[in-house]
Amino acid sequence: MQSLAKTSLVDSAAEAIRAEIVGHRWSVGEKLPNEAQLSAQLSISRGTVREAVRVLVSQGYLETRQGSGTYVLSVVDATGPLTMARRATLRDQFEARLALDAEAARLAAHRQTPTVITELRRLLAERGNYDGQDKAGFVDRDFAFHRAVVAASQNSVLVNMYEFFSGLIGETIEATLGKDLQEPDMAAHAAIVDAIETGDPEMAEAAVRRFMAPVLRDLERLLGS
Amino acid sequence: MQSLAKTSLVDSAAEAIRAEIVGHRWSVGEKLPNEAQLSAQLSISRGTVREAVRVLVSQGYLETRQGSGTYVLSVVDATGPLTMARRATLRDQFEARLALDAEAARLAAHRQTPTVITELRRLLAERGNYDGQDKAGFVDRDFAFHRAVVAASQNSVLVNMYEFFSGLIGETIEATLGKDLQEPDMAAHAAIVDAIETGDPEMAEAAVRRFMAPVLRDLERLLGS
DNA sequence: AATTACCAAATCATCAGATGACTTGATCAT
DNA sequence: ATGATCAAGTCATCTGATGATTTGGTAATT
Repeated sequence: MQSLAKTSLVDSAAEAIRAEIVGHRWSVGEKLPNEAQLSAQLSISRGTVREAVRVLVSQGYLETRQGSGTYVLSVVDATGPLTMARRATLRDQFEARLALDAEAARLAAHRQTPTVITELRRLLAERGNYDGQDKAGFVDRDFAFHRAVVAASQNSVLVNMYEFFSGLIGETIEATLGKDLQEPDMAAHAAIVDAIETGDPEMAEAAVRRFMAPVLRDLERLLGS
Repeated sequence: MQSLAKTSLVDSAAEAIRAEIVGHRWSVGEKLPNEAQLSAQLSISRGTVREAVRVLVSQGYLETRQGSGTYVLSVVDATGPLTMARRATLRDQFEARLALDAEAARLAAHRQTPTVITELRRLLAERGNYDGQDKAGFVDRDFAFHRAVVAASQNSVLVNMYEFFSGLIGETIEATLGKDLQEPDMAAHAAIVDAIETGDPEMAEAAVRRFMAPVLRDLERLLGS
């Protein structure tokens, strides 16, 4: 049976306002009616209006300025892509993360400095190889290295999205596979740093793709395709 | 001068609770203290607690069940990365979109079919070249083509994120540059389709990067770097 | 003993009213 | 003109109360 989601007043109100925003009732930078007016127009209390507005603020649609009013900040939908990503297949999530990883490696090569290379080598040494115990600690150190590679791109968007997908993939694997994927060894990791150090974007990207290829094959096998 | 962000009580409270969640004070599925208790613990009113919780719900961290309580749903932030992307530089946004575009082209080549190629050629013909009038219509047709290229990857995550970044970049350009970037001509567009048709991921990616190179140069020039 | 119907406590959802803090534009004196 | 002052408008927060829903226990029934 389909359990129909009786949305709360707050959700309805947020959706109503969101629809007006993307429908260009108010253009970017324009001011919305004040809370009392919205409350009257939507026939809900001011507290409920505030919760709805707060949601839209957290999603990047609106901005509130105390003493001034509430303004439209953007009409681009940011909820769709991510709620979609949550429900996407593990394969799609992996491919998306690989896209970020590959581009980050290119940029990292382009913008590499000796300092960064040294730091990457330090993190890699600290990571070590899995010694059969303290799994959580090893995973953390491994992730720290990969995140540092992406951070070397000096692109905050890539970094944030990479972290998001890494977390998402971790949750999805836990929920669907219930076990881990194989992890490339130290040499494969070092190859990425070496490629970045050359300063050649093509080589850096190629190194990342070589790195990920066996993981992807492993994934395909586990998913039975 | 650095304008220090005096965070509101709601933001502080949301951040405090968020920190506890990612710090695993409560595990996934576990129940949080009720609103009255949170209100007391944080020394803020219940209404403020509700707004903070509402934000975390909209970000995918929490779930509220009326009559039951508030529960941890996930420790992965679902909107942080993209709201962060909103405030990022145009350059970073472009690089992120390029990452998606390049990976999508690779996958499109890998999964290409005659039907898809035909459709892409049709959309490209329909797009035509800019005739000096009906700017909005041309932009729409151009976007339809690019979106179709990404859609050919058959990866819903890439498609949704690509659409998000395209919209975001459009807004950012309008807000910062106030004008348009040059648009590659028909031949450059056709080269992408041809490359995808060969079925070679390397060629497809290369075609996209060749396509974007002049746009990126144009962007660097306009940003004065 | 198992099942069902009912009830009461717990909790979130919503409302209403009030006060404080901040912004903004107008006013006024210089 | 310029700067200080002030008042209105608006969001931020608090307090108190009521409604709606879930949940677990209790008792009646089978």
